[in-house]
Amino acid sequence: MVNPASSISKIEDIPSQETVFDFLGRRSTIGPAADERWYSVKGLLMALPRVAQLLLEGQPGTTLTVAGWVRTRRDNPAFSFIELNDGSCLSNLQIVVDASVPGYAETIKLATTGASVRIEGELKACPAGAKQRVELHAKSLEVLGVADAKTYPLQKKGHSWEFLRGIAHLRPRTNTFGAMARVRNTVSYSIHRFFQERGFVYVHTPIITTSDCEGAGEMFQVTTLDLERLAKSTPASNAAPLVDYTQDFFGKKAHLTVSGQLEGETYATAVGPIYTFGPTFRAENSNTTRHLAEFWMIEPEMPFYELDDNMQLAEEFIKTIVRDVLRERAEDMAFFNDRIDKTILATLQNILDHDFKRVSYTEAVDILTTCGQKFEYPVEWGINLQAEHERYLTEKHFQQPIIVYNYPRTLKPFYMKCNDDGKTVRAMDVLVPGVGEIIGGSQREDELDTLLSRMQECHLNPDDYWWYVDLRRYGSVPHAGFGLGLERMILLLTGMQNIRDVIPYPRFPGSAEF
RNA sequence: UCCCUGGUAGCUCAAUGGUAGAGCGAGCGGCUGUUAACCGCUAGGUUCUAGGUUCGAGUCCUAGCCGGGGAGCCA
Repeated sequence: MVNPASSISKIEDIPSQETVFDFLGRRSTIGPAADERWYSVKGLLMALPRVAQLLLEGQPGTTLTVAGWVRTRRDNPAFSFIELNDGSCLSNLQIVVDASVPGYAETIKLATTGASVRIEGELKACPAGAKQRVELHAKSLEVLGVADAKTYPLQKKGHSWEFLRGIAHLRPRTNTFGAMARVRNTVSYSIHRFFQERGFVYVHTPIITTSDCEGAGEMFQVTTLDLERLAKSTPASNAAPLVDYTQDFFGKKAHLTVSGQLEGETYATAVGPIYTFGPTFRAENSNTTRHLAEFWMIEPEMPFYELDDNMQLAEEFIKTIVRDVLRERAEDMAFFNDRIDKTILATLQNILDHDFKRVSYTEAVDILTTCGQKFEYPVEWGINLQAEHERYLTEKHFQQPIIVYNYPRTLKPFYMKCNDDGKTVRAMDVLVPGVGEIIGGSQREDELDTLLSRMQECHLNPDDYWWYVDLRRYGSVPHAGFGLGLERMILLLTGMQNIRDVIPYPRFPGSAEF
């Protein structure tokens, strides 16, 4: 059952001006007139059509070859239905394999759930009453890789999230995780597009840092020192430190970054608005549905922006992502609305339809203390808003995303701009129903003396931040920025409950499997 | 880290201290348009681990391991 179409394996074999299908299953034409992006990914283009594209605009009468994985198979005496999924979209392509197909008796038995197959056939319109528009009538069926039904863990039934987390290498083959991967991809592209269209420069801030305390949580240490040997050794004298970091790889103690903000500011005050988009690491012992030890964060930083500008950009940013995902991943979003959270589409539309309510911390405290609602933790000016408080504000009182700003300075890091009242700083948190804090940001302190006294207040040594302080010494300007947790954005978009299920391979305390 | 809760068939779950079960999945058979297909039959268990109480423990007690939910930290 050799398939002639499979001989197209190298990009050179695809004639110029040929119609091909990109990774989203969209049709495109490559050739001399095509734009650069196409050339740069030419080698990755699939010579086979994708299911997404066939379901959308495949024409009956076309003979073609598809390949993918069997989701399920339904047998009749004279033929079988194969549900073929290639990951290009949620839906499967229904394959009709008649018993007259060469080798049917032996081959069809191997086409079990999870097996990979390649099929050549003719696209035909479905009989009236069928769910789908077209289906493929096989002329040949080739099983590329079997999946022993006795041991293949995925069944055609619902699995618990815990179980799927244990088979994180196979869960992308489920509807939910396939949809999650596509939404994640669309969000990532939307984020780059949002900033690129506004002239932001994408800056790659370091992953490894020797700033001892960036003020955003516990850090993972990075070292090439032989810890096992050190554990066995005894100090030469009481005075000598057991660990000599001058002998370590960087000559001093190093960590994985918890934020690219400080380095981001240096480029923002040179090349204009910038953004970072990369992995971030927090060694907090957090066991929640909203925290990961390794997550992806987007941090824009804008010169000449004050707090109001910052809030406006954050709102536009979130709305743009929501709009793009609703438009570009309609089928996946309908799935999330149907199977994961029945209110998710209405929630997202609600986000698009309203301006984010801007509430100062002081106003928020007033609302919470006069609303009559009983809270486990009492509210008073100067305390951190608890999750229950934030939830009340965004889910009950306003029932839409809100931005809380001007927090007490005792609650916030040293780099946030002090207000003239002497009590508050120009911080802002964007809170959304269901997820809570999704963005945290601020206008930055741009006055040298104020920054130095704030560092003192926070027990930080300005010498450790000499290069950061220099920005206020040389050509200082007002500037602002914020951080968006990518995974929290995906939670908001999909209605998924656990942050461990919106990242391919979650890392959290006690778990870095795969 | 704290509080709550759970661990039984491949998966999802039942089982008053008294013979460990169902649905789905799997295997086999049937069915000429199915679509979480349907119908019939069959197989499938160290009840997380180690102790203890008891005539008898999946069930009660102690400890441990692992998971889930909530809180804190934050994005």
